[in-house]
This record gives sequence, C-alpha cells and structure tokens, in this order.
Amino acid sequence: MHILLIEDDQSVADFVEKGFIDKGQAITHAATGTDGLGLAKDEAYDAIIIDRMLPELDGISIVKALRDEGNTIPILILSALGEVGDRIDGLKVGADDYLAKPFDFEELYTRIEVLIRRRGIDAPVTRLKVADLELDLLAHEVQRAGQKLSLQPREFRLLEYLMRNAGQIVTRTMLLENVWDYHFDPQTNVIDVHISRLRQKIDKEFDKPLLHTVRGSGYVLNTTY
Amino acid sequence: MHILLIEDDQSVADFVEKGFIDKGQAITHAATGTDGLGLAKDEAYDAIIIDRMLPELDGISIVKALRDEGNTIPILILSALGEVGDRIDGLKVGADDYLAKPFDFEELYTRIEVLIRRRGIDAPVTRLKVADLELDLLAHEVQRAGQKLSLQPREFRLLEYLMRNAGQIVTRTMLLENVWDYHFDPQTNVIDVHISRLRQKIDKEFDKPLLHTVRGSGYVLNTTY
DNA sequence: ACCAACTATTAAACCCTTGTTAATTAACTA
DNA sequence: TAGTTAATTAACAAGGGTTTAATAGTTGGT
Repeated sequence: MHILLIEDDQSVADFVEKGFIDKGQAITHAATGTDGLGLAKDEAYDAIIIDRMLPELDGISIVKALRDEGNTIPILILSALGEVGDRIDGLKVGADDYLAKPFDFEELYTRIEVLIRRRGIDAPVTRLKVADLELDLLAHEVQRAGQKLSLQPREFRLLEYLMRNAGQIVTRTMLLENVWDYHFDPQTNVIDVHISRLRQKIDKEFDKPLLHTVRGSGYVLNTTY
Repeated sequence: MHILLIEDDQSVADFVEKGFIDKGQAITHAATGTDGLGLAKDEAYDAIIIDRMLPELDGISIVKALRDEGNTIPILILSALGEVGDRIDGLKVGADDYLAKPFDFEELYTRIEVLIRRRGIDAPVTRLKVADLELDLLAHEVQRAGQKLSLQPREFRLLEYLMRNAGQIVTRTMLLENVWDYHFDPQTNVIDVHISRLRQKIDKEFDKPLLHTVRGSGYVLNTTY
C-alpha cells in the first residue's frame, strides 16, 4: 500500500514515516497543506493521513476539498485537539477516522489497514484491468490504451473469463464450461474462431499482444508469458 | 438506520439506547453475546456496536464468527481496556472501529454515521430491486421470487431502465431515447411489443403484476400504482 | 527436412434476436 | 352504447451474431 502523510511537524512526520517503512509500506510526506492537496489530487494513494492543524491550508479544508470533487479515498485525521466537538467535525466533513496525539504507531497502522480493508470489502469488482486493457462490467465496455473497442456478447464473455484468470493458463475445457456453458465437447473449433476474432479486436492494432497461445494446453492473457 | 447494540452493562446500554432514540434512529439491544450473535445473523442491521467484555461469548468472538461466515456489516467495538494491544486486536479480527470507555455519545454516533456512510460510498449499485424482482448488473441476471428468468439483451435494458425509474411514469419517448437510442419516432409499436414480451417473463407466472400501463402516458414499474 | 498434430483464418450456413405488420382486444369518450 | 383510440399479442421477415466446416499456417519431434 501507498500512504500520503500531510504533516507539518517534522518529528511526528519522521515517526510515522519510519513506522510505515519498517512495515515495508510506501509513504509519501507533504509538509504543507497545499503540497498535500496537490499530491492527493494527482497521485493514486490507498489512504491519506492528515494533521488537523496546518499552516495556510488546514486539515479539515483539505478533506472538504477532496470530498467536494468526488474523491472517496480513505482519510484519517491526526490531531492534538482533545475536545469532542473538534474530533467530530473532521469526521463530519468526510474523514473516516480520527486519532488523537500522542498516539501509538501500531494503532495508527492498524486503523489505516482497517480503512483500506473496508474499502476492498465493500467495493465489488466492476472493472477488470490487465496491462492497458480494461473491461467495465457495469457499462459493458472494453478499452485498450484508452480507446473503445466494441465486442460481441460472446467475445465479451470470453474476454471477461480470460481477464479474471489473467496470468494463468485457461484450457479449452474451462472455456467451454464457463463461457459456452457446454458440458461436452462440441467437436468443432468454436473456441479457435472466437479467439481469433477477439485477437483482431484487442491485439491486432496494438504493439504488444496480450492473448497468447500455450500450445497443447490453452491460452493465457498476460503481458509477458 | 437500525443499530444492534450488544452490551451486558445495563447502564451503558441505557445511555446508548437513549442517545440513538433521541436522534430518531432505531436501536435493538441484546444483553448477552449469544443473543446478539443470533440477532446479527437473522436480522438486517446497518451497523453493530459490541462491548468487548461480555460473559460467555465475548465481543472479539462475535466479530470473528460474523466475519467467518462472510458478513461484512460495519462493527464498532466498545471497551474499557486501555492497552494498545487490546484495542488493536478487535480491529485485527475484522471490526471497523474501536472506542474506549468512557466515551462521549456524540463521538460514538458520529463514528457509526461514518461507518455507514463509507459503506454507501464504496458500494456502487450493482443490483436493482423492486418488490421481489431483482436485477444483477454484474452477473446480468434477473430473478423474480428467487427464480431465474432469462431475458434477451433488449429486454434486459428495458427492464433495467424501468427499475432505475421504479415508481415513476416512464414515457415512450424516454424509452426510445434511453433503451433504443432512437432520437426520432420509428412510427411502429416496437415498445409495445417489447413491453408485452417482458410482461410474459416477469409478470405472467406471478400473482402480482409489477409492470403497469398508464394509459396515454407510458408505463410504471411498481407494486401498487 | 519432413511429418504429424495442433492452431489460425476465412467464408458460408445456421439460428436467434429484433423489428415490423396486422389482427384482436381493451379502454376511454360522447 | 357506439365510435374511436390505444394497447396487446401472434405471426412473419430481416439482419446479425454464432457456429460449422474447409483451408492454410505453425510448431515440435524424429
């Protein structure tokens, strides 16, 4: 995971940074609210830890700014303020958790883990991604390198199955069972035909082919096999 | 929202119950872990507040039991234990938040609000439901009263649109625009034909019809119009 | 290098979905 | 109640997606 820490107090920042690094996690530190907000907007972090009291742009304003533009990233507010009212308004404007200073690093770390875990649990997979190939299960849309591709229903199901098993060899029997709902061998080359058509759409016009043949076994979808 | 409180200390329970009632929220109180776990499994709550120390079945075990069977309901642990290690292991086994006694009610309430809010943000709509009719956008599956129905692609889009606008009158023009992507009048009765076909599948074999005609205006999907 | 087995491509046949038409039935209005 | 309009449904036709089948191309082993 990759965390963004927005904290002006260098000693606190060092303490938190060291902790995450020791855990083998990536962390980026921004010393001012303005810098932090910029990073939060541009980069893709898994969660943000924000100090409530910051010069120029304070923590609450950063949370508000991010939520206003539809950003749903998990946010934990860090603060020295002890009053209940103060604790609460960070949460009210859209933060997900609050921790009072001084805090124990293990608790901070666990709370961050919980926030990220919860996000993963609640958000079902609606979009599959393999390299620059993306499949949106809700919109029923496929894109490669940003450009839309129009697939037929069966091609879509085939690609979905291949993407769900990306990196693993998918046998003909697996395809027959899961994409065609056949529980017998049709004795024809239906699969070959559809693989061929799929290739023309997802690989033909692009540099690196993603759909590879594993002779004697089946197919794999992967960047490099 | 409807909260489940599992707490053996009657004075704490009264305090929390009164707070939620004052906020106009529903709350159910279980005095033992066993009762609480039973309720959590049977009823559909929006969140659970569990005391960590309980006779017979303790809080941690309840969390573990629920998570083990795949229940993802938001859980907040309440406890008198002050040690960091103790605080953390509630979170580790699957709780979403922890609050130490004594606590301020406003903080408890806000934290519960946050847990419920986060769940709503992260979970995109992947399943539409109108009465006993359910449509799964991801699996592309339709069920009524638990039994699968197989719809054609256009029928599926039609039903999806009707369900997204359930309770509201949907005009022919709206259907033409949104289900057929026609921006003109085809001068035929395409819609009528598809409505008819859809009715045969979703209403014919069932007691109460859900798809109603609003003469001169369009159609409505609803239990009682 | 050759052969056998496997895979890829193409074109045509087939079948299913969709849209049209038209006849029937129901609902509203005078 | 008759006349008119709107809605329902069955049958047909067209178009397109899917499968088949035939042909060409690869790969790996001897």
